[in-house]
Amino acid sequence: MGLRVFNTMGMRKEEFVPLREGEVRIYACGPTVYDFIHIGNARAFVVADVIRRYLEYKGFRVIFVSNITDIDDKMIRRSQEMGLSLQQLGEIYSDAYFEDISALNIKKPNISPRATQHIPEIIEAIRKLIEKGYAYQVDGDVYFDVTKFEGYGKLSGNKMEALEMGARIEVNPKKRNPADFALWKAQKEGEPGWHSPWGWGRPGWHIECSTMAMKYLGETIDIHMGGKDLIFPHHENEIAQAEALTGKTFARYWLHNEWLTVEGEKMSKSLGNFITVRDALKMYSPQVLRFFLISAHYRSPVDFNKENLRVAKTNFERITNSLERLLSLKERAEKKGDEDALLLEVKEAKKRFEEAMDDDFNTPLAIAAIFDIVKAINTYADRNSEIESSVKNEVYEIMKTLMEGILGIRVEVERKDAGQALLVNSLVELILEIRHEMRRRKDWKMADEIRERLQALGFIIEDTPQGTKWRLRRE
RNA sequence: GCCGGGGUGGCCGAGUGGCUAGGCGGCGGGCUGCAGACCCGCUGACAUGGGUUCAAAUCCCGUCCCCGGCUCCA
Repeated sequence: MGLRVFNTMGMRKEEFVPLREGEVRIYACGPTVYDFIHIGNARAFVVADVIRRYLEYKGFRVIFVSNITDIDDKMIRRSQEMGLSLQQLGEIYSDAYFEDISALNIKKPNISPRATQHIPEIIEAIRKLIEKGYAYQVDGDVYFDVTKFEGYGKLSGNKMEALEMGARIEVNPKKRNPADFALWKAQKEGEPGWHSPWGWGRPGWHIECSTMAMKYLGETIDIHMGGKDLIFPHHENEIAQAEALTGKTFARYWLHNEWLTVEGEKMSKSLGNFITVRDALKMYSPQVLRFFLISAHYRSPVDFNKENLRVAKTNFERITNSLERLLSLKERAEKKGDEDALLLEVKEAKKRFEEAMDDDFNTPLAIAAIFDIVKAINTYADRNSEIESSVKNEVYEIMKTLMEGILGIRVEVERKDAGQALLVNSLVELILEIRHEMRRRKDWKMADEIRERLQALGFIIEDTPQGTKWRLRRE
């Protein structure tokens, strides 16, 4: 079963073939650690995480590198505002970044290189670019000459002439061409800097990614990804730098995710609709947030609003409800009911899930396959109160693999008999026994009041033909 | 100005030529003392005007509208 991905380079779906068989090397552009990450960042990271998990599921050995940008204009400005050193600022927010992605169940990158820890490599790369004639030095700045790199603009589709006519307000007079970009910036008053052959200064925006990607993943990597805003100029420039240096294809597949909007608008601090992952997690569980983020295809926009999150929550609950029903079925040694039909439907749905993911990671379609499993479980549970043990386990394991292993959405059903919950269990069971007696005597008023009061306390009470069931409401 | 993406039922959201996803909601039915959960059925769509075709949401042309990139941004 072949995997197909949409490659921004060429703008079409292609069969995915890694450079080395059985191994995939991924570089995903990470955060600039000058503030908490927001839900737009979260989308990009979740998308990358799902892709990584799916490739691992398919049996590839994945090496996943995601950088941390800890030196740039924003970092400098923020550190001055907060009265912190660049290093302090970077530590605070990179710690926060790791906490946030962990809260969202995003797997940690294998390597998280920081720009400031690769200054010697960056300087060396720039030195070579000058030596090869792709870059030039002016007053302590170093610029990349885009006219020297054939194919500049091939990723974004921008034409050189168009770029030069762009609505740039001020063209830096030091540049030979308006589209040239900085590899090294000379130190300004009060700014941090490193010693270099061109004097004190700091790296430009794009060189860190090319340098670190090649250091850890080799001259040609398999997948390079990020938000679509990075296509130009960031990734275009990365290509120019890396390929000028090596003469080899920098990345074989370029994957870019669409925007996340808030109430239909782009997120920005000035609009006041800037939502950090931390704030979002105060309102919604990580599971619901993740479910929401992948409920649209990664190349389609997705809107963060109450209704969409409400639906994500409802949908997620529908899935966990069915798993709870499955687990509450009594086990038996033999197949006596619809076990074969259930297993067949589940396996077919699993196949549809994989086909959907194989087609450029079509998560909405994959989720539809999950709902097919949900329906199969519910239908089975409507007709049977017991299930053969191995079928039960297999169905549960499949759901767990698809939901948790691949989509990264935890569905672990809380164990009612765990630890101190034991006492709560006994008490609830006792109350329900008393209520059962009231229902037997048709004292509906009292029985309903007990149910309402328990619900107010966060218990969900359901009367079924098999008796009364209860569980804790999950948030 | 240049380049790109898109307009699908009340809402979200798949689908790139025939087999008309899925979810949420609404309506009806079942199960229920009621509620909930769940099952079954119904509802309902391809922005618009042409064209190609035996057949178009899907291809071609025109029109209208929305969004993005060309500047920091996931």
